[in-house]
Amino acid sequence: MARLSFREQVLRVREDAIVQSVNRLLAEKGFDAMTVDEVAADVGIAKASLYKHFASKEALAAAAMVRVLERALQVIEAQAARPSASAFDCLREVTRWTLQTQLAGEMPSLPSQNSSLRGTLIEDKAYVNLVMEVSERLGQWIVQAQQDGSLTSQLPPEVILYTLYARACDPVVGFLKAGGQHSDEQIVDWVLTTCLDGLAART
Amino acid sequence: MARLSFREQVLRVREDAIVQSVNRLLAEKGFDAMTVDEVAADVGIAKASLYKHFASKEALAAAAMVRVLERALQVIEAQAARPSASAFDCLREVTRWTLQTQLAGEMPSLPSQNSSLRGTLIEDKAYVNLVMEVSERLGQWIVQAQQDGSLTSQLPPEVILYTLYARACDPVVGFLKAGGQHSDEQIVDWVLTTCLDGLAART
DNA sequence: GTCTATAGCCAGATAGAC
DNA sequence: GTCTATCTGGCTATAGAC
Repeated sequence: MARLSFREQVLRVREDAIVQSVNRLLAEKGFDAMTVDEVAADVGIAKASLYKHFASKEALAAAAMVRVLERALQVIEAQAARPSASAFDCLREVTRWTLQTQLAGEMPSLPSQNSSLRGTLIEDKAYVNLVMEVSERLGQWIVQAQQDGSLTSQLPPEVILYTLYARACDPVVGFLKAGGQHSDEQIVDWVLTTCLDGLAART
Repeated sequence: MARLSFREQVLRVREDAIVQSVNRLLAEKGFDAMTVDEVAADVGIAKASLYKHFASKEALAAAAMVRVLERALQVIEAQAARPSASAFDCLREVTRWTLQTQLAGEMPSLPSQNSSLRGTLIEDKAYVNLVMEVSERLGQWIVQAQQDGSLTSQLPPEVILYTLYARACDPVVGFLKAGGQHSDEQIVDWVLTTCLDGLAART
């Protein structure tokens, strides 16, 4: 990769700061409640300057999603590098990271109904490629874990994949945290248990 | 209860129509995307007339929540009237109703972050009483099912209660329906399985 | 590229006649 | 209570100077 000029490095650092703010605000308030004014204030620049970097509010959200998907892929690759870990172990640890990220207030959440937002996302090649890459990697682990008998074969891989994705916006995490009675680690363990072991007693 | 005058009956029918529209629109688009203009158009009256019946958009949402909680309580009571049903059976069937209602596009969904909405809800005695009543009834079944060994005792009743409530906004239902490949009944069964049996294989 | 100032729009809520 | 017409505020996005 070519070396970046000083100007380009400054640009990149600034955009990183913007996306980081967007990420936090999306996690905290959601897409609709987040305003571009807030983002600008949080970054410490004028709103008009934001629009020099990103074309729209939707583009800001897309950048935040790309960021979190890149992190997810890093976590996936870190798990894949553990020789002693089974496919089931890898899925559990990636899901644990998802819950921890949500609990830390760093998991952006977007409304799935918003059509202009959907449009921006599917036009974003980086976003689409990352979703496909992450789904592909998780899908391979799912099939493998079903074959070795650690994941149930009663559900299609698709259902299992969606169920794991859904942990990124599981409201149970927020309810338990709002109660203030339990440690983050305890909350993550409980939600992981409901997800993997279910609510019915295991004999 | 005193007989209602004709005028009062007309009023009640109209308000029922309003709340029904709100319920459907909340299920379809969510609170933020739903506009009061849409509600008025859907009911077939002027927006100003809506505000004679309900003080604010938040009050409309609260009325829809009261309506769905009343229905939930009816379902709970229908289950409680089945002498042969175990506590676990009752919980499963109430959860099934929740998923079916969501799948039918009749489960209103509210953003849990919105503070003015939260304020309106907790000021609404009917809403608060219904939430408490539903939680109480489900809580009793949960404790009973844990005692008879059909529900896991590894999780606090609170965690199980929240996990069941969360089925009302489980995004997996919408993902699977959007795929268009599966019947509603199949989707409900799969999500019930993930919830009660978990993703890990049962030996 | 950064800023201040503002355009343009939309949605919640209300005024006032009937 | 219902309507039409309007107010009001907040938000996205942009113009234009520096």
